[in-house]
Amino acid sequence: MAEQKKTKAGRTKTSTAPGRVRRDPERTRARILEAARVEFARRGLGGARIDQITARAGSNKRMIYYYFGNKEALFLAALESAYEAIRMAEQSLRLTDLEPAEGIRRLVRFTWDYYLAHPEFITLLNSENLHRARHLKKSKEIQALHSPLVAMLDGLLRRGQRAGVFRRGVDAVQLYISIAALGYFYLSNNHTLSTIFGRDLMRPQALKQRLGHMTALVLGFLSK
Amino acid sequence: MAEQKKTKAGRTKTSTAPGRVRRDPERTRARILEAARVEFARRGLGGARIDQITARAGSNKRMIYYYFGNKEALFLAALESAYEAIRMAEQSLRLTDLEPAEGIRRLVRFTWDYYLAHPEFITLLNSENLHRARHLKKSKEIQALHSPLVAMLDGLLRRGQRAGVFRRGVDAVQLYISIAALGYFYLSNNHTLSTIFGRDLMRPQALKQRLGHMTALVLGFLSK
DNA sequence: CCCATTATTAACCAATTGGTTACATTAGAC
DNA sequence: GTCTAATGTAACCAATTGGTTAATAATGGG
Repeated sequence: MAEQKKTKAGRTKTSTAPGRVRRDPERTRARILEAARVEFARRGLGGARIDQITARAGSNKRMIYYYFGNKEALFLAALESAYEAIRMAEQSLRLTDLEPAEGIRRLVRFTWDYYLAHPEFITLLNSENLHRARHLKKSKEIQALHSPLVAMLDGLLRRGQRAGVFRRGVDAVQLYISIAALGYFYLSNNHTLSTIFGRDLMRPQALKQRLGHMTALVLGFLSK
Repeated sequence: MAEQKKTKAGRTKTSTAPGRVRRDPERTRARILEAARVEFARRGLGGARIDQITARAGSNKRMIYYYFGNKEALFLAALESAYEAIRMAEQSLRLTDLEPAEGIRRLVRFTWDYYLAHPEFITLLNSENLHRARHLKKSKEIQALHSPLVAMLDGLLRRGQRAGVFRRGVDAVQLYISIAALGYFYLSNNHTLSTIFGRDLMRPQALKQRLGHMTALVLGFLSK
């Protein structure tokens, strides 16, 4: 990946002559990143266009190469920022004070709600998996991408087992993947599934039923 | 979509002068379709290249437009052929003679095995969902794309309920989506998940554990 | 055997694309 | 106030791309 030039830390803004853009490297970079996230999520890495990103960011194409190096580095930055967003949201989840079954409900609900509110995260992830995670593998912040949900889930499972309300021998990572799978697949594939089943999987009633089913499935499995 | 020219039905092959390609429209079309399926699965619709498909098919670019019209029509044809393949495989599944729990195991196993053996189906579907199924919506054979597994599953659920070994009130479509989700998501996202968890989700042992977990989850939910 | 149609080959085209170059302006350090 | 570095603008470029045109050879019906 091309070396990225860095801005001076903590630069303050000052006046700018009329009719000229005030310089704001952090804002320029953030706008490019946001525009990139939208475009890559909408059209995938192969279909996304640098000029489209530029237009949406209200910037100049040169700035993309100045801040990010190339298209694929931009894609990785967009992906990392999407991961940071979900990890930040996960940090706010509090499950330790809940009884185990309620904690599971809350975790299933949180995961579902997040994917519902962030369809761009789903398509970005699909894009990255199409490319066999070759960008993510180069990321310098993989450690930061770990989900705190696995540890939370592990805690819930242990407390449930001790209380005698959950079955034993459940692997938290496996269950975490399953909880993600149930919501992710439904939303990710909703277009083809809706077309084939001839009904809109995104109708409010259908979404409500889906959440109920997912919760019942997971809790039904866990409960002794 | 551009109107597609059609070959005459049932044309027989005859001799061809040396140094010249014998005509074989069905074989040409089939090779292009297979090459398209590989290329679209590997690089997505936006990243796939017509010249790459041509080279892989051992044909001529003109032939792609002759048989399919344009790139997106070719993509739809590739997608339909992938659907036909899985539907054909599903037809061979026989569950009516099995007791309900064994039938569920068989169905979970079949779905998982199919996705394992056909990763191209997963990435093709992801591609089509990225484009909001706009190609599939134009397909003239959507009815044929319906899965027989839903009806099979419904039959299993009913027999299990009557025998008193399955819980009541389970929607076959919801459960079918969940069974697909558990395997599909794991395989579709295995690249990013492996990178983040720092372990290979595709190791034989991991795959075996995954199948065991999925079966336990579904049966654990169904069993009274 | 002739001829019209079909299937195929080879070359071509305009538009698009990711990325680069050259330059101008802003901004802060000294 | 000067000078250098950083940020930003505008124009440009070679390569690639999906799709088209023109022509040729194969094929089967009459």
